[in-house]
Amino acid sequence: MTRPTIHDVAREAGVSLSTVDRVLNERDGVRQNTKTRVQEAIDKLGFQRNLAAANLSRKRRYRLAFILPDGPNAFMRTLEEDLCEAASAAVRDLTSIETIKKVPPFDAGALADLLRKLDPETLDGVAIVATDATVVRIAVRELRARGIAVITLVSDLPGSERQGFIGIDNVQAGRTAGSLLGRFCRGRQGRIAMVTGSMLVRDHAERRLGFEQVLRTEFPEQSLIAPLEGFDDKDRVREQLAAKLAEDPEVIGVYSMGAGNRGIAEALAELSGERAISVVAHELTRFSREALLDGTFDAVLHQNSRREVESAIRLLREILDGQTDTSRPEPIGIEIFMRDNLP
Amino acid sequence: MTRPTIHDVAREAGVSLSTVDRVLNERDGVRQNTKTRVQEAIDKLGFQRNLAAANLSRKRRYRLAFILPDGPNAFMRTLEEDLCEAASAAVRDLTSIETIKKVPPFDAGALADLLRKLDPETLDGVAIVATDATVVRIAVRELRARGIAVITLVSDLPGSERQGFIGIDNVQAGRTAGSLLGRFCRGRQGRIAMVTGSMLVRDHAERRLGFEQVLRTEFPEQSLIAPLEGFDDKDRVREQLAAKLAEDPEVIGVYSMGAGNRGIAEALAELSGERAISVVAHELTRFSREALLDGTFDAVLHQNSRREVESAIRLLREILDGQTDTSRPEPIGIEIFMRDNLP
DNA sequence: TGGATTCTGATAGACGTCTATCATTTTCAT
DNA sequence: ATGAAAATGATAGACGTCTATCAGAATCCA
Repeated sequence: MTRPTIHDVAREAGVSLSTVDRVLNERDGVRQNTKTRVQEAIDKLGFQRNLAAANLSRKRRYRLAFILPDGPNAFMRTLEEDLCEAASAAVRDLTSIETIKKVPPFDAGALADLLRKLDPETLDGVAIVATDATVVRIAVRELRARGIAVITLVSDLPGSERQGFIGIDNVQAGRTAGSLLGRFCRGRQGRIAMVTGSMLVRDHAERRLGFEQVLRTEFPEQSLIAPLEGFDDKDRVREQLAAKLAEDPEVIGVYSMGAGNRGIAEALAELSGERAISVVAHELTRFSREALLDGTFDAVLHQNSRREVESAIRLLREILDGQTDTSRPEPIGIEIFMRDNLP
Repeated sequence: MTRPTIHDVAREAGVSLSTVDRVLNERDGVRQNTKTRVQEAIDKLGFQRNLAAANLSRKRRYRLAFILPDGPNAFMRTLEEDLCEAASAAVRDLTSIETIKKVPPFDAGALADLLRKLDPETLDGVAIVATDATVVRIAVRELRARGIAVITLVSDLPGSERQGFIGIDNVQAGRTAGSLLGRFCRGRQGRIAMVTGSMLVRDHAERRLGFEQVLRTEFPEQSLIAPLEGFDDKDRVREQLAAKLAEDPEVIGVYSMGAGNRGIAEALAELSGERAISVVAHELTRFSREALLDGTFDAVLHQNSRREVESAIRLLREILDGQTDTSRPEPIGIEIFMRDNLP
């Protein structure tokens, strides 16, 4: 009933410990024939290497770095906090986590420069919030060549050599927002406003796409207004939305797909009480939470940054352990929050 | 930069390895004075015991058992599958998991009997889907006295000596359902039907409570029909709901708080196309998923059984490791699924 | 002050795996 | 068949902690 060790494998295969070890750790100098025998013994016994013992022996450390954009973006700052917390918990798993946030948002060149400076002597793996550009793809390839594991976080870099992505599907998020807002506005007919950070940002563009898909096909009675670009700045968001609402009395719904939720809430608060506007926004922050509680917002779509951080750490460790294994991690889902299921 | 070991602690405190060990493992025969010195050294160095090494040395195994109700309940069977999967993944963490499902649902006596038979020689910790009764509370106390760790899963046992609970807040779930369905039905006025398994089940009673709270206060224009009891049986659910819908043309919304989603879907499918009924149900299963996809259901509230299983395992291990530590695990949230954020 | 009692130290071996080194055996080309 | 090269075996020590045992020191009580 006791679990098999490399000794058992050696005996079963009729070889020495050294040979088993060479096979397990993919060192060369073992004939194919022998390899196969060892592998068969492993399968037969159901041997699973005791990772704890292995790590202990080889003094393994997991030295990870997370690269986040700098700046006031509330979501990124929350993610940073979660990261910090996860870092202190990770200590007991021999994992050290460094947070690097020297990169201005959306500055592909700066990101690529930073990546080029990472040193495999002091770092085993890195998670980056990617900016979608070719320089970054090349920098990722170089990192991999130097032996550093790379995954993307929140914002993916498709077509690069990153070994994984942790984040949500933004088209899906937009579709979900559409389903919700469409239903919330049913029975009334009018116009729906969208507020984005900037259409240059890939995430927002994807959300808009999904949102429009659903509204056009399932709720054709509503008409869409061209998106307001608030550049994630609460004051600009407030001004633009307030102006739009004043000018157009038929707006019955608002979809806010970027940051600047405070501006949305303020613009709506200025309205007279009898005008009922349904609102769906993104990311649960202090402000959007408040807006849900006082009824200004109806629903908030959220990506759980804490879970993203944990998944990213786990994924990096698994890559570094060389686990090819099947148990795909649970994907990060799009969470819907309303007043009564707030965490 | 290398992390401190018990050797460093011993040197720092000016005592021997043995003494440090005695302090760390709370063996007696150490004067208070010495204990304090060691503790200070630990704090000063920021020593954290290498759990992997410790477990290796003491041949620690985590032998866990999960006790689930027997029977066809789809949610429980999913939970069982998740458990099975988690069990095979847990092997590499020296954790063995046994699933016990010999207990008829809602049979407190049978559950208590089973608990009494658990042997601390072969078991370190147990997670139970509790039935709320005094016999069970007493059995839990006895288990604890025998040195077995106990937590509750999905269904709690407040006031017992269980060391933790993993599950959702059902009043909150009901309130969330109310917020959603109220909004979905806005602009129309009519009646809302509730379908429960049985009002004798605590979970359902709590959900109903939360649901009615929200509808009464926030959507007073809708009136509520007394709940239909379908006993989680799809045929009874279908019949009852179909009858109600035929009899009352003003039903515009349905809240299904128990199992038997297939029956709900079938009853609605029989209706003529022009009658628009909004539906919110519980637990994502094959059937509720289908119903979301074809538009029969608008939203499904869900508790993530996979996450519950993982949290339960983690919690049990932490209890067994004697971690007093602060990092409260992320609570299991109430997830909202609509067609477009299905996993 | 003595002896009993309680603390503390020293040491050795274990847990399962890794790494390194050196010795031995097998294989291969010539 | 010979020597070189490749494959395999044997062994020892390490990783950080635990457990057990015995010896030695400090403390206590009478």
